[in-house]
Amino acid sequence: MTVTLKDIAERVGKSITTVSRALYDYDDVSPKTKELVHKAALEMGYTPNTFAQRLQKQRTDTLGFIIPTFGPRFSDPFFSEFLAGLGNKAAEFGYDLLVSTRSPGEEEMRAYREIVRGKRVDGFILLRTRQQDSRIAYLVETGFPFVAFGRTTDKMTFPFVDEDSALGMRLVVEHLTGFGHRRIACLAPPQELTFALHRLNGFHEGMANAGLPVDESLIVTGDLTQRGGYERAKILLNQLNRPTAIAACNDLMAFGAIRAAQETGLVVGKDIAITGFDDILMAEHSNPPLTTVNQPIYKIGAMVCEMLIRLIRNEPMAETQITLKPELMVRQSSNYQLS
Amino acid sequence: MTVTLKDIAERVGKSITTVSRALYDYDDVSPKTKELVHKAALEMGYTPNTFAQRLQKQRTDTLGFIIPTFGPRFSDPFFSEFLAGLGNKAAEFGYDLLVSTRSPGEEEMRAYREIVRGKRVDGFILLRTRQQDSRIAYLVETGFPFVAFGRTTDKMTFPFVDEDSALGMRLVVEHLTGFGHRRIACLAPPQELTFALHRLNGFHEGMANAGLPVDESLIVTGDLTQRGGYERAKILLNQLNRPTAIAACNDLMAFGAIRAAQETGLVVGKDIAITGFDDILMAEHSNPPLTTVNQPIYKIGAMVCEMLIRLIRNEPMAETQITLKPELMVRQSSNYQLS
DNA sequence: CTTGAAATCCAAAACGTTTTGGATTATAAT
DNA sequence: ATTATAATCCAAAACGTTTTGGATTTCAAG
Repeated sequence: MTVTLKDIAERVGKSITTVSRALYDYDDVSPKTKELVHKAALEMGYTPNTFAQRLQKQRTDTLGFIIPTFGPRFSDPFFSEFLAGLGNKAAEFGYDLLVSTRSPGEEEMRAYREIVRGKRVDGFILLRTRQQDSRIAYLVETGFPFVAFGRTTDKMTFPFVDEDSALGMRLVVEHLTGFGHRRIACLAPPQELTFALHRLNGFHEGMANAGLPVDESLIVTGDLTQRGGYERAKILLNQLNRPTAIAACNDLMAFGAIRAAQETGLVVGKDIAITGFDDILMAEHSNPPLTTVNQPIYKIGAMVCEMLIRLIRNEPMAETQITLKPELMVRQSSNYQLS
Repeated sequence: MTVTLKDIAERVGKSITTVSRALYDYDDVSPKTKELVHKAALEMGYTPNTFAQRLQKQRTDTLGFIIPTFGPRFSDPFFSEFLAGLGNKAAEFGYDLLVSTRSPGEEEMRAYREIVRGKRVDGFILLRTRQQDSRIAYLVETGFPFVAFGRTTDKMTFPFVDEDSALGMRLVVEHLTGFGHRRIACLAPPQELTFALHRLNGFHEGMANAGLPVDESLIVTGDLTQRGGYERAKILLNQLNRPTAIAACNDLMAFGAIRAAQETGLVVGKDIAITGFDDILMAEHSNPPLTTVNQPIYKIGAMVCEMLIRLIRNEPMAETQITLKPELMVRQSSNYQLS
């Protein structure tokens, strides 16, 4: 049976109040009593009932994280790296993580509303922000604490961390055009995602900077999965006038594209250049190793988490809107001069 | 401000009791009242306070999942696939998931004890079981509900799902020896893990079945990471009498080994055979695609979760100790005749 | 009418904490 | 010996829910 404050109180012959205050080292209980209580608590193996505490304290010490997925599986290593950063930082501060997955739409919104209204968490972490993001609209409106990884395109103001995706794609295109590529395809993310816009803009800017035209037929939208990348790349590669390079907007699609190219009999990093975006752990170990834009996903998870906790605790924050400068990781999948 | 039962009660002019019972469709409240209450609840946006419910009901509707990691990051896709299966099944049954990471040892045990004693969860999911597993010993002793993915080697009895790892490795070795390999190296998992034993046993059995001797110097222990596999493989490949095949005991180490081989100038799937174990999503898309032993990780996560929920709810279970038959996935990393 | 049963309602207790607002006791100052 | 002060303690309320064990009302049957 579980040990409660009452049990301890009976054992040491003091009131529940005193026991509670002794455990938290209030200075209106005598040193003797404190010691007595602490010893009893230890011996009896007391651990406070979290739910009673939360009910009374009116906070949950829990952070909410709803992963937006299509289909049931979130197999994207991007999510798990982010989750790891989040989880470890949360644990460090003594917060729990309430994790679930929901595909974008009404069902997702209902989850948010229920969690907010039932006071299930102290704040939310948001991911994969949309250009018009109803989650954000709702949370801003209700004044509920949250921090996002990513921005929106409307004029909503809220705390976020984001990477300068446009710059990232410009770097990619610069790198490719520098090696002589002119026909560069782009595997774009679903349009509603904010970073789709930024990365596509970056792509266009890069091409413009190099004085190159953009062939719109080489811009195709994928679903950010490996399979999606594979399928889109197949189509691109079966064209008569195929591109000499494919810039995928995330690593997973790039992996799919690599496989598609290899199946077509092309040597990636020699016959065709393929690049990614994210620099997930796998990118360095793929074959060939993938040229990509680094996002410190794990670290961003931790950052976002710490920002949220500060926000919840009303602690001062240096910056509430952080944009990181990306770094291009040149690896073998693209590191050759186009002949 | 949050809406409580009291608010609804005042609005409709009934008692809190009645409102509560109306919402849960008890038959001692009149249809008229029920409708009134439901309408009010909807209009006012009522969502029950979970913590109050849990305190009162004395259950948490939460499942605990502590991921055993060395170092802070759990980057193994194995974990995230499992977590996905777990999470989705849990959500389906209306359970929350309390996820955290802890490296094996005293700190991990403390986490278990605190969670058990504080009644934070209704049950646990365990992963990466050890031959002598103190987590399991503790939970069995306290009679706390849990289900494990994996077994122990002592005589403890508890519900689990596991795959016949020995069979899996036998299949691998059979496959390799069938193609003429005689010098086969093995990248083994850390010894304390139960599946290390099973997989190594399987390896030895497979070799014995083929009438081949085992060169103990070809059996090296890795830490299940890509980097670990890479480093161990490097050592193996730098030997003068290098192995013609490497059977890694998980996919991540196999990926590391593939890279090591490629850096050494070997073509994997032609100059050397490399196999893995787990069949994570990436295995199919690596270059070359990886021959490996399939474990339906996502499905196992879901199975384990459902078993735990049944256990918690005292519902009957067909089987409480399930061992799955593995399937060998032959792909290009090993699919050639040794000349 | 009266009675008994059925239908509808509700006050109070309980879950385990923390906090409020004193009450009591010991100690020091007069 | 009295008073003021400090040190220690604690009863009760509160957090929001569910459940227990009646209480009240309604209505048909006698």
